[in-house]
Amino acid sequence: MSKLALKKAQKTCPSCNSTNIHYDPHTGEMICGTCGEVIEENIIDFSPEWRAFNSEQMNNNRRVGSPITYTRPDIGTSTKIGSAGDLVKLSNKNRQKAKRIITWNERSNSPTERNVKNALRDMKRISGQLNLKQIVEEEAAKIYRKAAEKGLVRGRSMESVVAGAIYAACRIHNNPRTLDEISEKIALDKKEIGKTYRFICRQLNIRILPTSPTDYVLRFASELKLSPKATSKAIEILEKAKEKEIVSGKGPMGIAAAALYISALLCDERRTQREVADVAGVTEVTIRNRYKELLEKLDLGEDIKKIKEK
DNA sequence: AAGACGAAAGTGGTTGA
DNA sequence: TCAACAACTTTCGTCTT
Repeated sequence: MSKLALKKAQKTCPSCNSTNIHYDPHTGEMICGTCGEVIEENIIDFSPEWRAFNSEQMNNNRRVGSPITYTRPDIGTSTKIGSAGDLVKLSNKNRQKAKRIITWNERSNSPTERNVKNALRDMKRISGQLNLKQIVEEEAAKIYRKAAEKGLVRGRSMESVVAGAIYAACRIHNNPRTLDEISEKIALDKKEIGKTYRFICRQLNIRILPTSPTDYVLRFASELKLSPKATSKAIEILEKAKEKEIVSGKGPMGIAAAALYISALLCDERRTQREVADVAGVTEVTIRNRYKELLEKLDLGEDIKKIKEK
């Protein structure tokens, strides 16, 4: 979002009334600089890259073509030979010739290109439904293209590869969506997506760092409508947990969920395990296990007791 | 009656021989 | 390729609020 647009919006934080609001173009989130509350997420950036106020400026500025984009099957660089509508102007003989040329031009696209073309159309739809940022979508498209070129799509459904690419792209940009969220939008099994995701990562040598629980906390906290105080408490808990090395090897979402559950308790904003489990996409049991661990390792047991006695 | 807790059995993935 | 293994889920019974 441009500075101008942000100034126009002039939002105030609903929790602390601060106007100190930042836009993070990387994650597409609007964050309160004072208390850390995520005010809006998945913001779409409408601002143009360049602007013109009259025709002269427009001409002056017209020194570039459309941006290169991986979301177009040809990266947005190929030429097109006229459409059927243009053919009316031609004589009968030339029209037939032109038709043949068009046909051949389209056939010259390799099978891979055709596959990518179809896939990107699907991808566009899904990433729209998931409210993905443009950079993430680009990344996903890039991954798919690579996968297609390596022939990894063969033997797999196109959708699953699309979903896998999207999931990977989200992780790369530290904007993780859960597998559940993706499998909900695309009618595919969660496991299937995970499988293809791992497969393409291995084949393409994409190295993705394990997600950190803190990546999820902000989003989950917002969904649970927790106060900023509780949210930052949860992050604090996670920091401590990291120091004590109880984070590694465990599912990050489970830990994030447990930290949120604890912080909600401590801040007198009790949420049931069920509620937390639902937004985090884990079960209550997992929360209980992580919860127990966190209490033991971080000496929070007494704090919790005190709260419960009240 | 709802929520929290824990035990036991099952699932899918990773790892190491 | 197979068995062992860790993490997580499902299910169910019991206790607490």
